[in-house]
Amino acid sequence: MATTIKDVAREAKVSVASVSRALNGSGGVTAATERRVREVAARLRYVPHGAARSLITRRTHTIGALLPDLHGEFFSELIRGIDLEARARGLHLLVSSSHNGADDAAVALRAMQGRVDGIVILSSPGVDADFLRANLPEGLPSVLLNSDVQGGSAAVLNIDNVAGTCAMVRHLVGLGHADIAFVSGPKDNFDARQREAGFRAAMAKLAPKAPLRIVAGNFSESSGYLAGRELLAAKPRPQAVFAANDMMAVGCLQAFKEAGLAVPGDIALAGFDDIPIARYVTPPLSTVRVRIAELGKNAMDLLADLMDRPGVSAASVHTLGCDIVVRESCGAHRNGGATARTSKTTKTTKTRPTTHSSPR
Amino acid sequence: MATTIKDVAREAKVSVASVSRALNGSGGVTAATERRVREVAARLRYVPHGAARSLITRRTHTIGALLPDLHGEFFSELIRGIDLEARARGLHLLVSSSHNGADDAAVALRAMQGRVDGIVILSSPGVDADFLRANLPEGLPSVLLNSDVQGGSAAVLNIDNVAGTCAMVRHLVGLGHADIAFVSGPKDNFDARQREAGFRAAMAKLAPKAPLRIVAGNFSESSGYLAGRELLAAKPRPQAVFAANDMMAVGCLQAFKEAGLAVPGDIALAGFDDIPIARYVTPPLSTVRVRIAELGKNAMDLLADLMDRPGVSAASVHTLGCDIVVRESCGAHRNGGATARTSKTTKTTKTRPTTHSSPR
DNA sequence: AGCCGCCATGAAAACGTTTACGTTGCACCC
DNA sequence: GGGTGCAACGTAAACGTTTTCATGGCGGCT
Repeated sequence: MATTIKDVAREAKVSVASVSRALNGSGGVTAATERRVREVAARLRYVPHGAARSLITRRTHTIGALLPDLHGEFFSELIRGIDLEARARGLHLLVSSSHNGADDAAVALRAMQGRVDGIVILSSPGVDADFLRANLPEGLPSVLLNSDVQGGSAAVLNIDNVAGTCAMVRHLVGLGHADIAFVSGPKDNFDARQREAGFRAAMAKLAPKAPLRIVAGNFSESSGYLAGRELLAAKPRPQAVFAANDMMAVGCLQAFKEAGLAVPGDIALAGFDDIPIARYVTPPLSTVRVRIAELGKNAMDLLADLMDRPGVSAASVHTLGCDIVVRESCGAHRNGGATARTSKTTKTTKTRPTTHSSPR
Repeated sequence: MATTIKDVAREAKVSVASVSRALNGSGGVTAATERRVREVAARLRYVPHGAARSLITRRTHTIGALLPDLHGEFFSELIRGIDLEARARGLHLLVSSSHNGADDAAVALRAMQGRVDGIVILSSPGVDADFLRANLPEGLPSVLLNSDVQGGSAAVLNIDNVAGTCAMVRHLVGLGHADIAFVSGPKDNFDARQREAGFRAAMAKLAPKAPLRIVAGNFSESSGYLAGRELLAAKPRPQAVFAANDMMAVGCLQAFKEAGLAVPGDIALAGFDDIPIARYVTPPLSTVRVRIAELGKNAMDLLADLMDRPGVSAASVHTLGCDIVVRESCGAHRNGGATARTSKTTKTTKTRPTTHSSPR
């Protein structure tokens, strides 16, 4: 039986109202009694019952995070970014990861009803505009991550996949690799679609004469390996391969090594994400870095804004820019002698963070 | 203004009590009214207010996870394991990561008071027996992860660092590398201490004549690099280096490569954790795998047990066994031709999961 | 036919807070 | 000296549920 506000009131010889006022610093209580109440509360180890408080306050001081069942760096970094910022604002974080499929997400969403003041949703296959219209409670402030739903009442925050892809293509073309093959990701993934679109656009602009080569992958290492083999068999071998994520690039690398090709000597290679593995493969992988923790922080900031002014349907679209980090796999370090041993010397180029906000 | 149980009651022409009974399936309501209530509830999109419910029920259906500010694989896998199992039991997960230092953890712990039915605490420097005695609420079911506090009212779940270390030492000795140097982790880390202790014990038993070489590290890659350099300068070079975690092993590898040494030809190498990077460095790193998601699942199971029977101070200590996974860096694959290209062929050996439970 | 007991239902209490409102005491001013 | 205003404090309502208890109806048994 935990100690309640009544116990404190009795012990401090005041009413419960005064205890509440003293502890919440809402004023209307003399300094002496406030001190007495605080002391008694500390002695009794009183901590207010969260449920009771949020029942009357209509505030839970908790935000929810709805994530698909993904493991690895992205997940942890995102949570970390959100949690760090949430904690700075005195908010708690209720996570619901590890659901796959729309039905699963729907029950998770319903269950969060009334337990959170706002919600961050990382979109996944099945979680689209229709899903949200059907399942997202009306007044609940929400931020959509990596989503292409436009209208709605939620703010949307996306990685600038297009700019990132474009920057990498520009870099590769600048190195003389105009004939770039792209390994795409799963069609039902938002980032994958954007990256492919970005690649098409970049090639059209920067290397219009090069053939457009796109081979299908699904973000897995093995699909990258297969794609690598397929590309090796292509008649004129591409000068460079740009994979839509790092794991597929690693798969490609394996295929190239098996075929006895030197990277980047015979063929250049680049990925997307900058997962930790990228810097440890040989040669270290050039890639596009997305600052995931920052993505989480920004999402939390956006959500806090929405929570501050209720009722205002501040639907907006924001974008987080990404850097390209140049290691050895793309051939930029080829000149100047030894290829190895300089894995620490990377050059990063930032795409301008197009935080283009379009409230409607 | 969300719809409440009263709205449903009015619309279905029954009392709120009947609505509650119908929706909770507590019986005592005719099939016809139950159907009518359910239908109205669905139409009105009624979802019970969590705070109100847990105010009366004394159940939040939420468990808390208190974690230090660690990023990367361990964090995400642990959360994933916990969440997966929690979700299977209809529980929510309130995480509070990103605190460093005991004070920070204390406020996080207080804040969880009354918001959770149980709590999983991953111990970190500062979070020790005294801390828990002072800050852990009396009746709250709790599971301590990687902790050496013994008494208390909490269940303790540990990785079997000793068995894992021992298994790796046995493997190395079996390959003929009796002269093993150990790179230790930070002194204030529980796993690090256990692994070092395990190494000492294993060497005393399996290679009593070999010199005991231990060089200090702090789990970081750079500290591993430094340790590697130090070991290279040692008069008789050790036959093998066993790092207390994979990141340090990677640092060692870098040092060895720089010095022109072949791994495992000139010196064998092993790590601990089996982080994803381990399989992608060259040569792939032999290591001790800890199944982190399973650790999280087991913690959740333990916690659920504690929550089921309240009052029973079922303090106990459990251990999760770990596998050793043999790749190329330790030299087991040296025979049989090419060193490369077989990075997929690994052999894993399981230490018996010593789930030794000692209720007191 | 009358009574007993069960079952569906409703009324109301309870959970632990916050807060609107009322009450008191006191200083101040006319 | 009495009215006025303000500050401190207490009382009670309210939040949305669950659950206990009472009540009525009805079927079955004697």
